[in-house]
Amino acid sequence: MKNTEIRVRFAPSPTGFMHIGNARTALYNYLFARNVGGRFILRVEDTDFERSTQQAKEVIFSSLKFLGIEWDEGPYYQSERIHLYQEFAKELLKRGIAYKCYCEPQELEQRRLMMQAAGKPYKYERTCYHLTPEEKQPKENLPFAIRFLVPPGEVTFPDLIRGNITIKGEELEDFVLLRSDGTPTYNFACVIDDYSMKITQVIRGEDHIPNTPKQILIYKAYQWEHPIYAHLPMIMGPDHTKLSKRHGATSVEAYREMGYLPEALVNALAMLGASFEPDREVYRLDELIKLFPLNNVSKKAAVFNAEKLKWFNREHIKLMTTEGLLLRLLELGLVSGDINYLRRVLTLVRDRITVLNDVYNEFNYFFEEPKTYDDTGLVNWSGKEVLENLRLLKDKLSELTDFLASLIEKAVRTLAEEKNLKAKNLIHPLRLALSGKTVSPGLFEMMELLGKTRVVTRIGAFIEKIKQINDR
RNA sequence: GGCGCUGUAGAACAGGGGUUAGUUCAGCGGGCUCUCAAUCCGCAAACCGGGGUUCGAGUCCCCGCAGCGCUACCA
Repeated sequence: MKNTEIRVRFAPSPTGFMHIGNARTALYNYLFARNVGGRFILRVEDTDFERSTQQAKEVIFSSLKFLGIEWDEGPYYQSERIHLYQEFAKELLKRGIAYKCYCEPQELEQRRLMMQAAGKPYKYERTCYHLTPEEKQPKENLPFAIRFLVPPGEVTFPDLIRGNITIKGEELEDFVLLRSDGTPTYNFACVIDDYSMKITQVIRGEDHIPNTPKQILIYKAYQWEHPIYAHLPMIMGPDHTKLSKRHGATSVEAYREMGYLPEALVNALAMLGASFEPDREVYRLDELIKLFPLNNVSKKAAVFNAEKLKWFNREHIKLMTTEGLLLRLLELGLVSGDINYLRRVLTLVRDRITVLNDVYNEFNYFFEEPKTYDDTGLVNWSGKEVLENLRLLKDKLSELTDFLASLIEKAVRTLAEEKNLKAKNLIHPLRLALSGKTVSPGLFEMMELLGKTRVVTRIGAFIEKIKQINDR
């Protein structure tokens, strides 16, 4: 049944970065297509030559690939289809459903501004539609835009997410189809493309609701059937305004660079504005596809929560095997060195990272000598008795032949008993000496992993540091 | 201003006429423990307002209010 094939598209305009709102739209289209066994088409809406850049196109592709959203067709470029729109526009012109407009955009803008200042709604007055042949004559050689003659009456369409939406025809002005430079406007190109690409469901942002009646009118003018619409709620910043750069990281690219897993980003975006099942939020992509509920998408604009994204990332890290995690880190160039050593570092560290970059950023002491020591740590653990204890510890540890966590622990605790100290009073300064920090994975496991040589060296270095402090 | 969309804890989602209004993140407190994570236990926290309909309304209807979106020869 070829003619009932479900086809959806993601149609971004390449004017900047891949905003996570756009990513969510792409994801929902993709999930829907895969869920119903349809096709997912990528179309680049680059008719605004001033703002479209090649770099922005690349970012869209790489962001989609990063997220694991694969398109079945395209990318199609509207910039390569200009002639098509022109032909279709001519047809409407011929049939009197559209007309040539010679008005200066700047002039119209002025009139609009004036009406606005007067607090009155502005609609294009159809000046050029009412032009008599005599008036038209002298303008014949002027550049013109093609305007759509909006018919009276109201437009109602069913929205899969919101139910019926109705807008009165009187609210619509005669909008431009083709600019005077021959390029199509968004609404026109969108219809021609969705029609010629046989799009069956248009899943897009809520900000397109006001465009929908205009587009439906164009479909009607050609006597085409329009696709089914589903308008997704917006994604907002914490202050409930449209998510933008002001709110910090808003692009897929930015989250990738911070070390977020695509699995987590996809999961978080999917949960933002929909419920797949009650009481469950962590899903793999294949599960998202299987359960995707277009009918259960929320109508309400959702605030993007960066904290929850962190949680999703931790959850997806937990889902990975240590081996898988290691592979990922290696691919990204976030760690390097002996595989066995890295593997052991990861087992200690994997429950303590939020983002992939943390492995190196937060646990660099597994890879290099600590250069500085935590300030409050130094305040607490730089006294004379600490110095003395560390010296003893250093000697004692140097004598260990098998440098194993259990034996190290025994040695440390025995010394504590001998000196009538709580083990803490040895453990904390040791941690500071070895990591430069007051927090770390379990001390003894960490020591075993670092190995005797490094442990002894670092204790030595720390002893020198304390001496300096005490001599001052 | 006009038109449209939307309103359940700080945030995201359940609940769709009868529930002690549920889950997750964040917050707070506690257990475990060498610290931090992880984990476990607990606390606090919501139906935008007002009218209806009904024995009974987050839930259905109406009216407000608020937030957001659109209002281009941008997409």
